[in-house]
Amino acid sequence: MRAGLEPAVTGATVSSVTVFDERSLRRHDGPSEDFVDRLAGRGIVSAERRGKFLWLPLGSSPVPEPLEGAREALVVHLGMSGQVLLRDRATDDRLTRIRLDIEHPDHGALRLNFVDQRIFGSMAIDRLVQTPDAPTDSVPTQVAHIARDPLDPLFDDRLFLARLARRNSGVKRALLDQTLLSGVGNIYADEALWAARVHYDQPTNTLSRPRAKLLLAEVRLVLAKALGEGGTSFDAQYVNVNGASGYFSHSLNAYGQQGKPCARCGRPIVRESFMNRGSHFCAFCQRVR
DNA sequence: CCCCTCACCTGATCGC
DNA sequence: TGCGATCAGGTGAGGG
Repeated sequence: MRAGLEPAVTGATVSSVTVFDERSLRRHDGPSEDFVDRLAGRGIVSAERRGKFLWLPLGSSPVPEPLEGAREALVVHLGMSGQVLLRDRATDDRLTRIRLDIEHPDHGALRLNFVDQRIFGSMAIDRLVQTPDAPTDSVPTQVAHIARDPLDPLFDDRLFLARLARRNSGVKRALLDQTLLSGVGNIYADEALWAARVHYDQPTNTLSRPRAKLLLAEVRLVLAKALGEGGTSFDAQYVNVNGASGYFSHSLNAYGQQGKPCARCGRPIVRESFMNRGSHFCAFCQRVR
């Protein structure tokens, strides 16, 4: 999404903003009028991401005197069912909760439709702040507690492994903890655990260092492959900014594969409920040890 | 401080 | 065709 938006929004100006459902502003501190006022007329500087958060740093404001050095950004989180669709000005999408019409110097009049069925996602205007692990760049305040993702050149392997070893919980719970590492959700957690042959409920403090390192390496491989294939699309809901599906669902070895033979040993993949969600794994290859 | 449960929501789909 | 049950890829507040 970030890569798809970047060329279309960088250098563009927000012409108008329409909020169709205020619940999609759950992360915005203020009413929808405030959101609209602070966004309309602003320039978009770039498209940034950390973990599952995307934000578009905003340029000069038409609204009364922007505070000295207090830069802001439009923050986007897709939640479980969000989409950002890049359209022309004539195109509407069903379930659009927020609409941004923008003007780009090269690409002309464009439209960003924020579509979200379950409304777990949201948009917000947030202040950009420096954080300890972002010495040079800044992040929105609501992203400050989110760790870097393992593909980030500044991801700290040693810190991650140390924190993992200190934890007292199941390893999948740790993988899903965005303050430990970001970007891993239910699908990629199951895939990385399968690849590393680790059971989802293996206590983190019993993972040997080599296995922890192997798991981190597998997380990286899964994320890199999924990114390369445009993400994981099971249906029309999971699409990029142009409405196209990703292909990683064809590469899944565990997630959603219950009943099918394990690609390694041929025994059936099973599904168990864990943390109010499905965990998919090979009961033979992935045992608590 | 760490860990865990639960609330937050809608719409698509499936079985009857 | 209609209806109810079920399911879904995340996050963070708050209790223990």
